[in-house]
Amino acid sequence: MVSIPLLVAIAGPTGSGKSDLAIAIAAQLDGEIINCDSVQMYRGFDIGAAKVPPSERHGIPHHLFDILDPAEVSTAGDYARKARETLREVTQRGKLPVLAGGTGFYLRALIDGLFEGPSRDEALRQRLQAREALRPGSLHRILLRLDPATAGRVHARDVKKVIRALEIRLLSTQPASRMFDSGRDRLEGFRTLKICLNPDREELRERLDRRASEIFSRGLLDEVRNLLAAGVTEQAKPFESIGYAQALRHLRGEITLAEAIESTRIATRQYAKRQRTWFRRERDVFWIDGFGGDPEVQAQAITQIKLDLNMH
RNA sequence: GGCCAGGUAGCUCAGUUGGUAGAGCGCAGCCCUGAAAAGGCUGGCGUCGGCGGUUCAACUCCGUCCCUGGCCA
Repeated sequence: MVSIPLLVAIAGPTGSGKSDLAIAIAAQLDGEIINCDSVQMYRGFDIGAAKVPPSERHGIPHHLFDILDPAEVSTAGDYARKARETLREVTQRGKLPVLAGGTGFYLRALIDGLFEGPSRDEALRQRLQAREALRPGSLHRILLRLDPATAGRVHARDVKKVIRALEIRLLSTQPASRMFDSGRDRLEGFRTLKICLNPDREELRERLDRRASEIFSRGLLDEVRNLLAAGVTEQAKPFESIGYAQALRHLRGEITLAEAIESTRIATRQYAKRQRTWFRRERDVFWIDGFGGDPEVQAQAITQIKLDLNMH
């Protein structure tokens, strides 16, 4: 009997040690790491994205890092397709795929899938955006007419979600609500073990505060200057992310360095909080209290994975 | 020591002619089906610096004390 390959996914808030845990697991169980972090996919965004430098990867293959040009915009669907392809390659090599990253939406898109629907349409979005700018709330009123069910679920001020709902309705001539009901394209051919780290709240906060100042002292500003000098525009998607947005504002002279660091701390904390809210809802999760760098935690995770491997 | 300006939610501050108070941020909880490190929703009784007084009623008026900042000695 052929066993179904296992996919291990490491989740948890930023700074909880997902990368450390993933490396420990891959090292012991002959695995390869697949990134599941939206910012770490971008080339050149290293310090602020808290990427593990190649020298600390213990020779373990790392996939889906540095695969996007800063000017590119990638979607959850794009990610899921690439990750699934990588997954199969890793498995065919006889290695254990270990997914690591804090982008919960990407993880869901990969495992649970998205509905089969139209992808992002830049031109349409710009037109809708312009209309909303002229008359705030107008998009939601249109959605109310075209797709009342979805309009009821999306707040009028959540323009990004309203635009997406309209995009689906306009491009597919079907309301999003109906598309949602038609089901998701789930990941097939794999068993999954989701491990989520649950670090102590106070301890995590302290570490995140420290990390925020460290990324600046380790050269975040130089990294940003180099990116700009290399032709990356300030509008590039990854510049919206935590640390980079603040560094940019400081370089523009809008805020002091101290303000940039403080703002980065706050944004990081809020991000970690949203991640916890997201993962709390995730189903079939094996929770581990603590940080991924802790040998105790690593032992627990590895025991659990072995248990799963032996059962199948 | 004198003069001036302040002491109101964790922080920064609003508070009409006296009727026991609000915004922003933080923080907490939450949502999420192709921009997700994004975007959005919900949550504010706090000795209105202390003590006296006037008044039916004072954060709002009067007195006094304490604290902070500035200016003058």
